[in-house]
Amino acid sequence: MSSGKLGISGGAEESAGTPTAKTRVRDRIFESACDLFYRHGIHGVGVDAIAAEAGSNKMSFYRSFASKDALVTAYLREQEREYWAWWESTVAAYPDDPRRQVEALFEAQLKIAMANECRGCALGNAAAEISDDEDELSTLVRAYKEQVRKRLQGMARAMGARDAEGLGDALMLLLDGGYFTRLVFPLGSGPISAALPAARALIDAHLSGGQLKR
Amino acid sequence: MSSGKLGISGGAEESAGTPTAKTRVRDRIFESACDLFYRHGIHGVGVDAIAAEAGSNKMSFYRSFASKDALVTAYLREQEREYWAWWESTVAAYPDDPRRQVEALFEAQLKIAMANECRGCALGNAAAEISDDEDELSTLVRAYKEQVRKRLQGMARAMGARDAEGLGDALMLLLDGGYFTRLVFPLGSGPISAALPAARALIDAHLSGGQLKR
DNA sequence: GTGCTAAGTTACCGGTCGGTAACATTCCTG
DNA sequence: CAGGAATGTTACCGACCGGTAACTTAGCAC
Repeated sequence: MSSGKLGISGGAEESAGTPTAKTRVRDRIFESACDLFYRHGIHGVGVDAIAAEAGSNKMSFYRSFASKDALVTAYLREQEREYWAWWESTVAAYPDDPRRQVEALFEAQLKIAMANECRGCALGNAAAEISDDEDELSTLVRAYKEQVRKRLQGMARAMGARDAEGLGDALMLLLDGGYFTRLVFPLGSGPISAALPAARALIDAHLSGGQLKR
Repeated sequence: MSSGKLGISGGAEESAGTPTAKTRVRDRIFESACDLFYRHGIHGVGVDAIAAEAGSNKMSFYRSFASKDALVTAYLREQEREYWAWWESTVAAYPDDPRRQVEALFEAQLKIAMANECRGCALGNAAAEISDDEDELSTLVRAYKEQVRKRLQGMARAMGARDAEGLGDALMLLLDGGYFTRLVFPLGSGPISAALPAARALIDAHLSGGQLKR
């Protein structure tokens, strides 16, 4: 597994001196896998289909991945990585302005949801199709969602909200509600476009002088 | 739960002349199927496992259902039926008070989410694991979600909200966000408990005299 | 009892699943 | 050029999938 040669060794090897004309098989397979998993669900795609989509075959697949399970784990990790990269880059536009950061997140989410291929949150969808006894996967997804929650609550706290935990949770519900509904409503027709104004209203309610309802 | 035979019974059709002491095999199988589908996902359960769980076998299964697909469709329809029954009974407690109705829905959702076996919204989870090309299923789920949306918007309109469509959509995001997150956060630990206060705050914002942010 | 029907049992079908062995090919490197 | 690693190809394995045939058993109706 894992080829062992990437990393330190020669320095500047990899694509530098040796461009390795066509992308490495492992990468092609992994890319196809991510695409197919996202579109058809994890249980709905077999390794044969993945290898074929990558223009390769099953044997080459098993030279790069120990098992389908290992691939699925790598897929989820990659999705998480990309998600946080997106999050960071979105939030980076407004340093020290947590409120604008949150708004930017919802704006960015809506923009992504406007793409045809969007099928909501990859990690969340995975959670919907794996049973609780698949420990490794569900642990991974849970850690990710807990991180989302923590960050949202942290931003709510940073903007000085009363009941920051509650506001963070509410924002998370809006966010995940957007992902969830996007699965079903085509393109821009769903309720996801209500997320940003709702988030604004909730933030207002938690910042204004008035007493919060209980 | 469900038990199948509560309710009408007086209709006399169905079991009319032949009470058939023990529950019909079909019902036992169907019940097992609903349970397993909900817990492990549709793609994660085979007909053999379903029949076995019902204390029966595959052959008896195929005497009652034309195919697994037919069973899945029946499962989704049943989930939808039960959902609306739950919705109606929840809402019926506060006729002509749409605001209380909405609040009651969120209260009831939270109560259900407190059950250990809760795995969120069956229809929504199904949407997460079926690919878009499975027409019949996704059409069914879409119709259901559109109905939820329409009702929520209708209630928002009935309570005299400015931008009733927007409020209805926001409420739907909170609702579905609750279902989605419940998949991942065990028991009462998730953000779903923020749904009701958030719904209240949003309703307030849409009813009060102030101008809505855009 | 005779029937009829619902249900259980066993065996089987073709297909696909995840996974492996053995061998052939390509291609980069020295 | 030689050698070796990366990749492609074919065939295969046991297990399970959805689905069917044929036969047996049990229970109710008359």
